[in-house]
Amino acid sequence: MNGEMIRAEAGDLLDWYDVHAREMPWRVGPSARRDGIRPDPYRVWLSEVMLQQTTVAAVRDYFHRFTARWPTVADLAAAADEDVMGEWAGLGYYARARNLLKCARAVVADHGGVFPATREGLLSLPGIGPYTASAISAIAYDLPETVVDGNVERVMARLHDLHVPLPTAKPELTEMAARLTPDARPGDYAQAVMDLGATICTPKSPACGICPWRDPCVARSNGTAPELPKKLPKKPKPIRLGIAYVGRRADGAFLLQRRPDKGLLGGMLGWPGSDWAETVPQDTPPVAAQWRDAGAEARHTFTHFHLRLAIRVADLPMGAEPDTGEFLGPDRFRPSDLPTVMRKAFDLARASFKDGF
DNA sequence: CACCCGTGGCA
DNA sequence: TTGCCAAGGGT
Repeated sequence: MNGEMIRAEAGDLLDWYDVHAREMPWRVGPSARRDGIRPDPYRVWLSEVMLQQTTVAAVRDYFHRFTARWPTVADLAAAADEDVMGEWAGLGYYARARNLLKCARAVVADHGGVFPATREGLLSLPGIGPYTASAISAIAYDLPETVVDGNVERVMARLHDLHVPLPTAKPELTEMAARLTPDARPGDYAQAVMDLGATICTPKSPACGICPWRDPCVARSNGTAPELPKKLPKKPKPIRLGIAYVGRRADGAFLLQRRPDKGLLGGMLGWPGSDWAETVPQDTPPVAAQWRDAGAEARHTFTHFHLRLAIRVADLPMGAEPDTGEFLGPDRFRPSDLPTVMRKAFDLARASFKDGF
């Protein structure tokens, strides 16, 4: 046990938050909250799922588009799968979008269209894990639950100068965070720790001089803050190779393929193509045609490998009968429906056509 | 429990 | 250019 008592107090952080809270589309700030305004649980849930491993800057536009198109959880539950996947395209981690729909439909079917107001109830829903269940509990329902995300882990590791590497240190950091969580204003507090981690207690060059917890912070006094939290080394990413076939029919329709729900880019639209492996891919087009190389490869890095994707393009006749995929006209396909790697392939293919497309 | 699962920004 | 990082969850 770390016998040292941390003197950090939630009140000091809340005082800081009252002045420095960031404004966000899904957030009810401390002032409005004091006036009794509570955030819509649907919007809290949607924002928290979008924010999983994703930056605020990347989420903003997606959140606006989703809430404009589907203002309530019932609207979202009634949406077509392909519409939700297309709207999520580019945000990454597509299992989140699949679980988002499952969750919305479960809330409507099993909970009368209202998100459960307990951590346990929330935890039972698809796509809601320990962090998100606590976040919705605290932010939407003002329950005194402890949120532990990357920000909180970093802040706690520094406050206590804990050098045990993640993920080993996770349970201890969770316990530290729980001890600090106040009974009053748990929603504001949860967001305050995350704002602190995002703006002051940043991964590199933290601004310790203006931190509301600079006095009790052990890592600050020891000069170790910038190197915490420690993390286990990561495995190198191998390079995989593949081929994608961008076929355009005479009427302007493209030959596309819906990917299976499980695995990489599950449920998303993509171009027919080879497997992606560390060996040279087999060149097997989805339909016989005059395929030509686009002259440039799409380079893309996924979570655990680098991909170099060769692009083949072809003009296809109206009578073409491909082995795989389906033709989608402009009415059923927008380039923005594609995950980023597929959009890169599309852009390269387009550039390779003299007449553009 | 180890592994799988995206993307864009930034030093 | 490369590596690191961001409000994690599912299996």
